[in-house]
Amino acid sequence: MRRMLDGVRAAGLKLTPQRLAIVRELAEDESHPTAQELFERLRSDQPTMSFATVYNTLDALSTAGLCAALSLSPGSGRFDPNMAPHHHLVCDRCGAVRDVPSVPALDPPAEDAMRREIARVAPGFEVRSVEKIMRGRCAACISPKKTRTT
Amino acid sequence: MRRMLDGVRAAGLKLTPQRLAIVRELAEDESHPTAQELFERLRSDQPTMSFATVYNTLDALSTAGLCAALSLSPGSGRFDPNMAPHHHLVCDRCGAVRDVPSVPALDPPAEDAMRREIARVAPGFEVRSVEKIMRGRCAACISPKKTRTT
DNA sequence: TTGCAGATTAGAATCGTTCTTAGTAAGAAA
DNA sequence: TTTCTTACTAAGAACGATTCTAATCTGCAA
Repeated sequence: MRRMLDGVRAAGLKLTPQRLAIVRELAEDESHPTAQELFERLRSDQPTMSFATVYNTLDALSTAGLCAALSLSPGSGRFDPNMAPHHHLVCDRCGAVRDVPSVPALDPPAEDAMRREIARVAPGFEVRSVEKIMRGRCAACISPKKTRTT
Repeated sequence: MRRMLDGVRAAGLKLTPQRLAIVRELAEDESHPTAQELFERLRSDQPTMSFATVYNTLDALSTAGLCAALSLSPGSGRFDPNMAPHHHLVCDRCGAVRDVPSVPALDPPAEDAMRREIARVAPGFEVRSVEKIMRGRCAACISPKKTRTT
């Protein structure tokens, strides 16, 4: 909350009542709300708040590095025929996706620590699949002179 | 391709020309196509193919475990105020999301191996963030008797 | 060969997100 | 404190992706 408001100022963004309300709603929320959910919750206090404002503000916050925008919904977007264990390299600029074969990642003590963490924050959760997404910039987007698009 | 077709039969799904075309298009494709992209590519060969069929088939394939449906698009869906390094636990049934503080995961040799893999499959790629999503079932969805919904 | 459960088609409907435009107000400067 | 500039907001239309619907068709088991 404090951190986020300070960040809003630091990013040169105006601190409007709408933004204050959105920050207040989001900052301590651990449920990973959607824009829709935030909008519904805010509507009682801010009956004139518009949808676009919620999206604009969330976009501004995540651009400023004050919150993260996640796409966690299963079963949407892209399809991958590779069923061998692997991770994904996603270029934030051009959207290209590459598979990376997974290497045995966790040493046994670290694996135990992770299991304990999971048991602590979500007792009884049964993990069925693990997906790792590494975002960044692909070579073509870092130095566009040498390469063509696509 | 072969694996996927065998899988279609094994799952008790009918092998229609449309499905054959979709499998043919997807099976060797490493570009993680969207349903739209597949549809456009297929349209020349199968001018009567409908969108719904592409979606239905991809859904059937991923339900049968023959391909994976990924949501890799950045900046959509859910928002997370937690900017400390952490992973996500997503329940496939109720959609609940929980943060898991990340433990130091990779031992140095494994980390090196991962770096080498990345350099091999995507030379020059600059990783800026890593996101780990563990999907499965939360305790409430495994034994619904003891808990209420939400 | 036939029967039928399951698949397909076309297009309407729905959902989440973004855009547009006119009006508003935060906050810097005087 | 007042003014001014510029960024922000409201409202709803537009958009793109996905799902639904209802009618028709077909793969394949018997």
